[in-house]
Amino acid sequence: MLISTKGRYALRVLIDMAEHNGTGYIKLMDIAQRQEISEKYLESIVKELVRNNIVTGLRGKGGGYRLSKEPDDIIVGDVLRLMEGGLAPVVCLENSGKTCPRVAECRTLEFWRGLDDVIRQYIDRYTVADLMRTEENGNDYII
Amino acid sequence: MLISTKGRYALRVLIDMAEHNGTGYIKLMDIAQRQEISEKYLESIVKELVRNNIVTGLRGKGGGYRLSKEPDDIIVGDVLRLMEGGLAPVVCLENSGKTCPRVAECRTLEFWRGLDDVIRQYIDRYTVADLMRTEENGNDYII
DNA sequence: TATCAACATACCATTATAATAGGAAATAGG
DNA sequence: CCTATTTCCTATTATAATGGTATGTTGATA
Repeated sequence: MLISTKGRYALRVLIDMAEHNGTGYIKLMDIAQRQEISEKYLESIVKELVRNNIVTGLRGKGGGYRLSKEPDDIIVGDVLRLMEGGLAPVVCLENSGKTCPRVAECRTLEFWRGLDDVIRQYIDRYTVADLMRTEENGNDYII
Repeated sequence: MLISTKGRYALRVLIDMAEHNGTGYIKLMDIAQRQEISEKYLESIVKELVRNNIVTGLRGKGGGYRLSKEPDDIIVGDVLRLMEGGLAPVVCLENSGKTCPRVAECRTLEFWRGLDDVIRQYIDRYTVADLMRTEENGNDYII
């Protein structure tokens, strides 16, 4: 399993917010109930989204969260990289500043780079608005 | 980082075996030294490759390992799925027999399926023979 | 000013990762 | 047949990540 609950839940929260993107702020408790995810756990996820200005929070009565941008301006790849702390398929491609000592003789790096490209291209093609629309397709197959 | 050392090391071992695919069997100690990986750790990886008939072992003096098939018959995707225990991007796509209760209302499943496809298509396009050839390209860039 | 909800911090149980250690079994060369 | 060699097999372990839970503080507003 390549993507953890953090990335998956974050997307679900953003879609939920986009769908209830009406007047004011949305309480996290409401999202938690609709999505059937622990509110406390969602807090730690939303905190990350707030810090990166994908979502805006307002405390106090009538407070809650709302999207900081339009759904079609939120790129899925950005959200996933943020929540997962990068999505490089191998350590060698995490730009940690240090070069792998075996890079000259490495026979697999090229392959990993290609995989990284393929993943990046796919996840950066989708926005939160795109995910909302998948509903229409009626994806009620058995997994 | 999506792929662990098990998957990465397994590929390096297979490439190493393919490159030294001469007369007889190759000692794991030799591979370990060339690849600068602990021999004991490699054992646990190669054991998995033996069990799945990708590699054949022979014990005793003059023993070692060799590929069970030709390098271009070993698909990288098969090796990775084996070593990583599946490569589904999310739990929902691991065919564990049970259906997600939220499948009907899930807005992200379609997206994850697409990601799974893209990854699968890429890694199943490569064989160990392909990886050997990347040497010629001279991939001496800085990461 | 009471209430509500975000924000902050700390803690915790379980699992995965990346090994290491020690010995048993088999094979081939002498 | 014996012995060195090398795979094979079964633990054990340290560290980190995952997936939470608990408690309390701050700030907005009705």
